[in-house]
This record gives sequence, structure tokens and C-alpha cells, in this order.
Amino acid sequence: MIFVVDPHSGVPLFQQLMEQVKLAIAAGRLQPGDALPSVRSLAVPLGVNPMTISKAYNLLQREGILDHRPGKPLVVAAIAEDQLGARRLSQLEKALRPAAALASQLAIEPDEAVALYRRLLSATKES
Amino acid sequence: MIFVVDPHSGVPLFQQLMEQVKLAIAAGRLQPGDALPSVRSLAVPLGVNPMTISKAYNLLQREGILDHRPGKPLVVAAIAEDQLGARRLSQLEKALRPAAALASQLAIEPDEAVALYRRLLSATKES
Amino acid sequence: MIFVVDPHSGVPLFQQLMEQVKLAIAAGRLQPGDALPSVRSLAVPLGVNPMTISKAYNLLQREGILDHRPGKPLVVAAIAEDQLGARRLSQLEKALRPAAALASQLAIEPDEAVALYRRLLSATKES
Amino acid sequence: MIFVVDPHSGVPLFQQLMEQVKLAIAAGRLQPGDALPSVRSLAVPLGVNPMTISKAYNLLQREGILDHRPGKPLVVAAIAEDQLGARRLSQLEKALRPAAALASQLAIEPDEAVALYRRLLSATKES
DNA sequence: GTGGTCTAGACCACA
DNA sequence: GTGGTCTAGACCACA
Repeated sequence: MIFVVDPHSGVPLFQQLMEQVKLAIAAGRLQPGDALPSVRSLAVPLGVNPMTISKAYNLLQREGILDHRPGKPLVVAAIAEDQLGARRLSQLEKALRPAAALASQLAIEPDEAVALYRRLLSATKES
Repeated sequence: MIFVVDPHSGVPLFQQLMEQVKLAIAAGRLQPGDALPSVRSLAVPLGVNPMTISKAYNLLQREGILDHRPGKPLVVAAIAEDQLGARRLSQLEKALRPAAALASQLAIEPDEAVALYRRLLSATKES
Repeated sequence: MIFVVDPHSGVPLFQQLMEQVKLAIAAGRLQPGDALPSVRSLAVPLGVNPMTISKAYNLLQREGILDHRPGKPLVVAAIAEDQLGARRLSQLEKALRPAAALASQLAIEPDEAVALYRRLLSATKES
Repeated sequence: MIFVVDPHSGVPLFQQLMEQVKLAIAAGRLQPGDALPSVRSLAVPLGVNPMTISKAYNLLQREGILDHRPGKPLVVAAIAEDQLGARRLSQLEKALRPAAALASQLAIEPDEAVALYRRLLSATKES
């Protein structure tokens, strides 16, 4: 389970982490009950302050996506899959909707827009 | 020429404004030489601080997209169309790229993703 | 609008603050739209690090109880009253339920328990 | 003699255990001289680390509530009844005091609060 | 002025 | 070992 963050992206580090955890769950790479890497074990290789990781984990807990038992590592909550995994398409939809609105505002033909998207998809490799 | 901003969107107001001006130009709704609404006339209906509008206009000027002649209203620069209008597709590409990456990370088939996008496009009306 | 925290209570400071804000809203001392004291203006008199206040405010925002517009002070969200104000009795119920279970487990007669509660209520002054 | 713990309640497991033992004594379900279940026999069904149970028992010993004779099981101390059984009302008072303060802060009338408590008491069955 | 992020480092409770 | 809290202090974006 490897996460990556980019300190220059402008997106806060803790948010990048949250998104990656959510993505891993949605994609099934993290299953309910799976333990997450410990705060410290993540902080070192990422070159990030442990508190930043802690913040991300903490918020995911409050969202009910992670589950914590004192003294134990955080695990993916049972509900998380319902919340995230089952709705993969609706997540993609949320990302695509603005791109649909944009095409329309730019008066780009649907066929042209779709062709562009298809091209981008084939250029993307599963990372 | 009406702009809309959403103070809850998380995107800074001045950035939302900049994007909307660029969009209007790219879509041809604003042509080179066209005057932009004055800071005040925009600030009131939007419920936004005039300084925020001013900031957006200033940055657009620095980017060479707007043109200012003392005592006259801001106008769309001649180059603007080249910069923005001609690259409509590349703007859409910028919006679609993350959606391509997401589909891949969620292990959604390209065909399924493309179908979803096509559906969203036909559901979108020019606003 | 005065908040008080007790660093020795064992309850985390940020949690004490969150509860007090919620209480103030539930009691109507803070109305939707009302601005909260700024992070800094609260940190000094309470002798608490600004980040601790910030954390409390931040979480209340995520819970939808506070509302933020960049550059402006935090205000009580419109929904907050629905969430908190309208349910005053149910909040009290949540606090009383364990005390009801306890009386039962200690085999204390309801009349005796009620009498005790009544006595405590009259001893308590609106602070 | 059955204890129950909830790892999600936020209250540390060892504390939940301590409270339950105290309660059982206060309610007379455990009498002076009665033996407590062994650490192991408790750890397994509760799904709790034996060290956690041990910690709870140890602290109860320090408080003079349990009594230990090498090689023998832990028993309820003679004083325990005095300490706990006799003060049933004061235990309930400790639980009710915050509920009294809360009613006051929420500006709920004493009569209303008392009525609510009475209702909860009659709804509660000895478990 | 407003709140938000991050680090470095200390300290704590729990298991 | 696990995560959680807090401080002190720097720095940033926004209005």
C-alpha cells in the first residue's frame, strides 16, 4: 500500500492523503478490515510531518471511513465500502460533470469531446 | 454578460471570476475590443467586495487577456482570442485529464467511462 | 460571547470548545448568521494555542454547524439551528438516558431518583 | 457474572470494566468475598487483551475494592460494600449532575426535565 | 483583518 | 507498538 503526495500541487497534503485512501477503498485495493500503514511508517518515506498524516486519518475516521480501536492501527470501516466502493461510477460522474458543462460552454461538439476523452483514456495507464 | 460565483465552492472568488471571463472569451461571447462590466457594476449584484473583482481584472491584464487604457473601461485584448479561443480543445483536455486518470484508478473500463461522458453531454444544455 | 475551558478536565480543549459552541447555538445564544469570535481573539484570553481553536472551528465547519467565507469570520450556519436548536429536549434525553440505566442497575426507586434530580436542578443556577 | 464492553464507545476498555465491577458491587450482585472471573476467562469472550483486564483488576485492587491473596482468585473486599454499596445515591448523583447543568444551559424548565427523566426511568428495564 | 496548513518536538493514554 | 493532543512559531491565501 503506497501513497504519494506532491507538496507543490497546491492541494493540502492531508487532503491528498484523504483522497488517496478513499480511492484505494473505492478501487478495492483496500478492503474493509484492512489495516492502514501507521502514522509514523507513512510519515518517514513521504517526508511529511506525522501530524499531517494523523490529521488525514483523523478526518477519515470522523467521516466514518476508517475505524479506530485504541492502541491498534486504523482499519477500513465496514461501511466504507458501501459509501465508496459501490459508487465508483457516481464518483467518476462527479468528475466528468464539469467537463460536460465546459464542453457545452465552449460550444464543442459532443462527438469531438467524446473523442478527446477516449483518446485520453487510452493514453492513461493503470498506475 | 452575467457572471455567477459561489462563495461555498472552495474556489477563490477572484479565480472563479477569471475563469468565467476566460470562458466567455473562448466561447466567443466576449470578442476582442468588447468592454467588460465595471468593477462596481459587477460587485453589487454578485455581493462581492469590489477589491476582489479588481484583483481578478488585474490578473487578467497581467496575462494579457484584458487591455486597459486610462479613463476607459477594460476591454478584451486582441491577443485574447488567439490565446483562448483557438485552444478550446486544449482547455477541455485540461478538464478531462483528471477524469481519465480517475477512471483508470477506479478500474472503470474506457468504454463505460466514455458512455457515461456521452450521457452527461447530451444531458447538458447550453446555459 | 464568552467561552471557558478547563485544561485539567481531561476532555480535550478543542472538544470542550466544540461542545460550548453547540450549546450556545442550541440555547439560542448564538443565532444563524452570527459571527464567532476570531481564532486569535479567543486564543489570548483562554490561554490556548490558536491552532487548537482553529481545530475546533474547523471540525464544526465540517459538521456543517459553522459556515466559512474566505477572509471573513466564521458564522453560525443556517442549518445549525435545525440540527441543534430544535432538538434541545433530545439533547437532554441523551444525557439522561445513562442516568436512567444507572438508577435501574443500582436498584434505586424511580421516585427516589427523580427526587434527587429535582434537587440538583434547583441547586443549579443558569450560568 | 457477565460484563460487556464496547470498543467504540470512546471510553477506555479498562475503565468500562472497572465501572462494571463497581456497579455490580454497588447493586449487590457481587458481595464481599465473592470471587471474580479470572483474567483469562474474561478475556476470551470479550475479545479483549488479557493485559487490559489485568489492568482493570489491578486498579480496583489499589482502590481497595478487590482483594488478592496469592494463588487464590481475586475477591470483592470487605470494605467494598461500604465504599460502594452504601453510596448508591451519591453515584447516581454524580451521573445526574451534568444532566442538571445541561438542562439549565439549554434553558429547559426543571419540570420539563424532571418529566423527561421520569419517562426514561419507567422505560428502562432492569437489564 | 480573517482562517488554514505545516513543521518540530514534547507528552500522553491505550493495548 | 498504536493514534491523539497541544504548543510555538512560520508562512500563506483571501477579502
